[in-house]
Amino acid sequence: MPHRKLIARLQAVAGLSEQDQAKLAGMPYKLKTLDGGEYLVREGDSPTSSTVVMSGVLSRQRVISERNQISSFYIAGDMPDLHTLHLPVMDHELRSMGRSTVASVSHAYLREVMSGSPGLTQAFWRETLIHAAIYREWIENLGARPALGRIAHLLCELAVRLELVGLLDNGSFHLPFTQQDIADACGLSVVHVNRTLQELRREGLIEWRDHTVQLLDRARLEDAAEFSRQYLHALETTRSPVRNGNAGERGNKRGNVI
Amino acid sequence: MPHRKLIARLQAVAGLSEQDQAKLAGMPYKLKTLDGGEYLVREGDSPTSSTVVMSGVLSRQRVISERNQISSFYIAGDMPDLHTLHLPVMDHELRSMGRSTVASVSHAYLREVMSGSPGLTQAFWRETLIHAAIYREWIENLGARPALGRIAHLLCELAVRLELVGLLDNGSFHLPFTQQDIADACGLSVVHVNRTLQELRREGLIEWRDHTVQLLDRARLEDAAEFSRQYLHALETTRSPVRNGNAGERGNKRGNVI
DNA sequence: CGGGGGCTTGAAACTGATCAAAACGCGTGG
DNA sequence: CCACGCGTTTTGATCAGTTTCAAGCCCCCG
Repeated sequence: MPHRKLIARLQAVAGLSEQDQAKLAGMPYKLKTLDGGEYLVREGDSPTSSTVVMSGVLSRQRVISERNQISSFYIAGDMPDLHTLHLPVMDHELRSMGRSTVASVSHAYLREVMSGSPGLTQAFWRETLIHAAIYREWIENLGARPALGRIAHLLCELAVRLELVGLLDNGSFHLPFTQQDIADACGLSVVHVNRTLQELRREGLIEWRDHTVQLLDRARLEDAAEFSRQYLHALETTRSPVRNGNAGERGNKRGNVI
Repeated sequence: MPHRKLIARLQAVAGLSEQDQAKLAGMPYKLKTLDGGEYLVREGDSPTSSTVVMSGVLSRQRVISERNQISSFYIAGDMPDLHTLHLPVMDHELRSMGRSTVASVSHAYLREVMSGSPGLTQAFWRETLIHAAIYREWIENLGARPALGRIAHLLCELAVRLELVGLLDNGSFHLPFTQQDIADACGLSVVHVNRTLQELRREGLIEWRDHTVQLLDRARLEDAAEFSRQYLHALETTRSPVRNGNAGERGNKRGNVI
């Protein structure tokens, strides 16, 4: 079931007819495994296929003013370079955070399934619109929020997106990031990210150990982030009604917690 | 010729058949004039039509952490709420910067012209992809560039976009912004914007008087901004080969220069 | 002529950056 | 099994860019 997550994602986001689901399920693809840090696409490439993330996380990034700015993360079910279908040249790099697997699907085939189905075209278009909404949210994040809010917002967003594809486990999720990655995404220095994470832990909002994030008090974290999930435009909310992943207090064990 | 700029823009961005151009030209619309500061759409609205900017500038904005963050500007030919076609609820406000005029076109009609023409669907989709590319660029701008680079980049972007619809006049263009607007767009304080603009002037990069910006040395400005027009994905470049709008030195007259 | 919005300036305060170094964890090879 | 090395996290100290506060000015508009 290679495209299961993609179908689930488009389903959650736009609704799909059974026919369309079948078309997607039947798309020919090539699997690829990426190691941590490996590049899938480099700036300037003109790919002839688009890729679907199957597992793991990819980042879109580019160096600006000798800083490595990450402008987006892509998780299972996302298509980080869907737009190369219409805008052929990549102006960023796609890098794998930790190990990940992706499927590549040729533009030709994508065009074919879409030409036969307005519903699919709309679904893909809608998908790009949602990612545009995410970009806008990042603009607001970087432009207006202080460090703690920025990081909190990023975590809230990732939690919801992972939840939508079934990768949130009772408020905790796997996140193969280093603190440097957070810094690159949030426009902060590593040092400051480190201290801000400590504050998030001290406040009892999160725990973060062995590349696993635990949201201890999701409601308070979302408050700190001024987060509203609305911009992610999920059709149906699969979020469990209980907001606290694990409210059990554990004090602040120290150690390398990321 | 109400949709002239829109057609020009889509033409520049995706190419259009004569048929498609005719369809666009025939779209029924309602004209509206907006005064400076007036809101076209408020957060939470669910419009049943999309709007085309005819003249002036609109901003998309929202308050975050009691800051008013602008996430995008829209100029003649742009459709700031095209996405309400697929994502019905607006999560931002659209505000007119200075006086502007817009045409609103019903979703129903847009759907109709698109259903009959894959080319038009692609053109509109491509348009949303370009705006997504602009959002990404803003993320990088806010996340990675220092104040001077941020403002310079914003000016470079606006110059190219205005140029594409014929509103750049020998390196100068009309910009109905206050310094507060720049601050809101760039995630800076007004005070700092003021000082940074002074520096841009001192460096002989721009002049800014009476709501008119003059790029004195476009090449150096683009360097300072690390600007590359590629992300705007214009099919044909209409940029004149001469890079300096007006290199005439005038010293630094002071006064209210914005 | 008065008021207000926008621009400008100065001084002080702060958030976050930079520099530097130490500690930790982990994989590798001896 | 230990030693080494490297990447990552942590901590401390200093520095810089930017914000905030406060006030003054200019110009337009009523």
